[in-house]
Amino acid sequence: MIRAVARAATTTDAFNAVAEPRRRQILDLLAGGERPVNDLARLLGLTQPQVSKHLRVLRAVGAVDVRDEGRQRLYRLNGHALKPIYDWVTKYERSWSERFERLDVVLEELKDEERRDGES
Amino acid sequence: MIRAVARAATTTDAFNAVAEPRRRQILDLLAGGERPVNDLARLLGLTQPQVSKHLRVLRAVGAVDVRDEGRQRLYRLNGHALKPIYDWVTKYERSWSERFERLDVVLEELKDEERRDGES
DNA sequence: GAATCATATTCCCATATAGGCATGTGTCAA
DNA sequence: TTGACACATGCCTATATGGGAATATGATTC
Repeated sequence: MIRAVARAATTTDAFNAVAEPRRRQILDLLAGGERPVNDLARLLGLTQPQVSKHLRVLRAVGAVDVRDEGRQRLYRLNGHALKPIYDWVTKYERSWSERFERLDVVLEELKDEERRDGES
Repeated sequence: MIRAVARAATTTDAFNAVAEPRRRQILDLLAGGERPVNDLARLLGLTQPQVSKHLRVLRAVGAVDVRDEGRQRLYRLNGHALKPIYDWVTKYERSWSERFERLDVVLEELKDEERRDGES
């Protein structure tokens, strides 16, 4: 029985998983190809358990896949898990895109004209 | 003096702020124009304090601006705060974009050819 | 000034971390 | 079999929630 839902678990979805900067860094590294855990730990200056825990979260939301290679476990990026984030944030692209900003200027001018027409 | 850093505060950056679904919904509503708090509460089926708290977080990361209008406080979207998310996630677009997927197929074929050449 | 409306803040609680550290598990080599 | 190596997991602690409820603040109207 769930009693209280403080903050959603990091494993709830991609949004919560990548809120942690270290996990974004891990994904950025894996974008260059699959890597074993110790590689990631060394490159990021983290302890091995830290990396393993972060990878567990990333696995839970499907952002990485694993493959056994001898004693090593090679982690590989699975970018599909990030698509919901892309889809959501893309709606706001007009807020900073120059292309859209110019359109906004035009719309503002039209609005001003309407306002003047209404006053007359 | 900071003793332990469990999970980063929701007000740390946009990534942490929008990890909460309710806050994304609020931004989605504000994308349609500025709105008072009670409006948002009614549309989302939340209590007024809940909405005020979420808005406080969104304000902290610069995702919304406020304007006083009599007794009401009109909140307005500021999409610029979401640009870091867009910039980060866009790097992974090739993971699901058909356009890039076709490119991947070509690259795979080239890799296979190299492999066969190496064996001969 | 009093009552009312709109919003913000505070208090309390249960929860899920992230870090540090120790330890368990599985694989390879001698 | 025994080490040694690579990785995963468990335990402990302090922290920052998010929800609910009550209350404080601020502006408007009577």
